[in-house]
Amino acid sequence: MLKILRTLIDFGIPFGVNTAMDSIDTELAASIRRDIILGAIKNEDRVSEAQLCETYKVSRTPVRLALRLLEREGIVRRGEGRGYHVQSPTVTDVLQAVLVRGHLESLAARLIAQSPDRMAVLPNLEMAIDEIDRLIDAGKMDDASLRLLQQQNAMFHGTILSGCGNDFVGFTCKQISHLPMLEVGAMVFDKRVLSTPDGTERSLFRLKLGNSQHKVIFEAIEKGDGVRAEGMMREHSNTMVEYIEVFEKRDEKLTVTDLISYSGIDMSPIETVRKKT
Amino acid sequence: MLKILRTLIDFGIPFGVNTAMDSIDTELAASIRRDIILGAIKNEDRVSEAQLCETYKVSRTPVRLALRLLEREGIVRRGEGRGYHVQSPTVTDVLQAVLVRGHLESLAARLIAQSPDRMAVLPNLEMAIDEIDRLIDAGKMDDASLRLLQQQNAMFHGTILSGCGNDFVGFTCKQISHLPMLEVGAMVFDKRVLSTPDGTERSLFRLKLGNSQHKVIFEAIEKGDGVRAEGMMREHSNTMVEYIEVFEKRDEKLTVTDLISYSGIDMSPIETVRKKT
DNA sequence: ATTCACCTTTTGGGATCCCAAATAAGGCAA
DNA sequence: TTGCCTTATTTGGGATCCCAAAAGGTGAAT
Repeated sequence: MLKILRTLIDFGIPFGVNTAMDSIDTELAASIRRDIILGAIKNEDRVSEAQLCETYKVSRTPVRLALRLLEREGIVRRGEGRGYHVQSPTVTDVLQAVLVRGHLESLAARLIAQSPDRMAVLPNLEMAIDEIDRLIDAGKMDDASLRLLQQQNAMFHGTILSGCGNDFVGFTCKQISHLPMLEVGAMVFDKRVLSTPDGTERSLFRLKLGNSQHKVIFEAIEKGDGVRAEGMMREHSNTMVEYIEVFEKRDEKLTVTDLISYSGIDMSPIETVRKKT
Repeated sequence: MLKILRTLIDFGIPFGVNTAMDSIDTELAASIRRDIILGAIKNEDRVSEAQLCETYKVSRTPVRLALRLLEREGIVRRGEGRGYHVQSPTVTDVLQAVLVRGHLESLAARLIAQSPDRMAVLPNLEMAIDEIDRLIDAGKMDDASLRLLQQQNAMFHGTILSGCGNDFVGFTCKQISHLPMLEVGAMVFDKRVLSTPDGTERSLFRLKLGNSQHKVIFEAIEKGDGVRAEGMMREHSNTMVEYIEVFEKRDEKLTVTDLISYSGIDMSPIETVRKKT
């Protein structure tokens, strides 16, 4: 079981752009999820199958499948009697999920450091680290650079998760990544900060710090030091939690939508749900 | 999101006996899962919707829903082209999952020890510890006692998971508990060992050791010592991994079915799938 | 004999229909 | 006017139907 999942885990692929041509229900679920997260469908709203059929122009079968999926993800609740209720994710949820993901990643780091065939993943890790260094040195923080950074970061973290020898770690991580900033290796940046030269400088410093942690993790894995790898990864993961908490402190009204926009991921125009003929 | 999950997490309820009267598809999924785990449907078998309709006497709608669920659980794979393939869980899978679950529980232990309102859970924990002590003192290891032990153990572990303040930890644990021995707080005993007086003695010792670990965890939580709580819980969780590994070493041909029978859970006669009228 | 093309069969996905349960609405009695 | 019971309507779950794509099989041509 789950052996295939290792290859299935599509690290580095931006959210929403899964051109994997799933069946309608999966795309539909993505659309509904997006509308819930972005607030088009408000919290505690009652959604009915028929209603969703109408708005998304599909039959009830895929709607049911999509609802079941979303129910498992926890963003839709099947009440006592009839009807589904929307449970919009909160910033607290994101923080909790990030914490759990980080904890799982630290496990993966320990496992891979203790693994006899850990040498196989080192080249990938080194490549990601070097690439990130290169991007930092370039000093640009435009969208394209950010995307590349996200990609290399995802590569680093994904390599550890998929190479740690315990497929359940990656599998479990995948289970809680239905929000963009919960994707493995996702990073969060405040766009407003990035718009100033000083902010760019500070963000670059953050990245430098992060990559130096990557290097420590790399070393620990290379030397087989599981404890150090785990500890460093824990610290590394905690960075994102703290960064979001800083946001929260500064802006009481911080929403999940804000966090998504900070994560630099474009959730807008999927619109892949095909019309009913 | 997920706030309700805290109450939903039905710790202590034996596997398979979820009289929760879910809709057919859920029961159907349980039946198929059982048949896969117990080997009635063999590994790598190709299963088709129509075929399942026939054998379980239901329509294709619930079959599809069930298959989607099982696919998410990883025990059924949707191949490249048509058809679903069965991916029977292996003993290695179980070991990996137990490891992940233990890691998550250790996180929960740390969090609850650091939580300001940790005092609220202490009575529950103490009650479970005392009850387990009482059962050990009774010295019986029959099915009824075992069931009570499992129940109290599940209570202990479930309380920590649901009270740690991070709902995602329990949620994530729940995601990987589709096997009986992966249920929170599940324990594994070799029935053959239990049949001898000496074996019973050894099993009781194991329980004593486990409960003394519970006590340490309790203390650590009480004193707010997150590090100790986490470490002890990690050690505690590791016990089960090691026990299974001992099985594996002794019996090369150890199957998941063996482990299930060791977990003392009756998976046989659900048969709740209603006939098509 | 092998290979490729075409045809048949199987099968999964979507749409529609039906039913039972649940909720809402309306009316009757106190 | 208020509370309860009955009725109407909504709605989710299951069954069935339809379709397109994929797998398999057969035959002809090389």
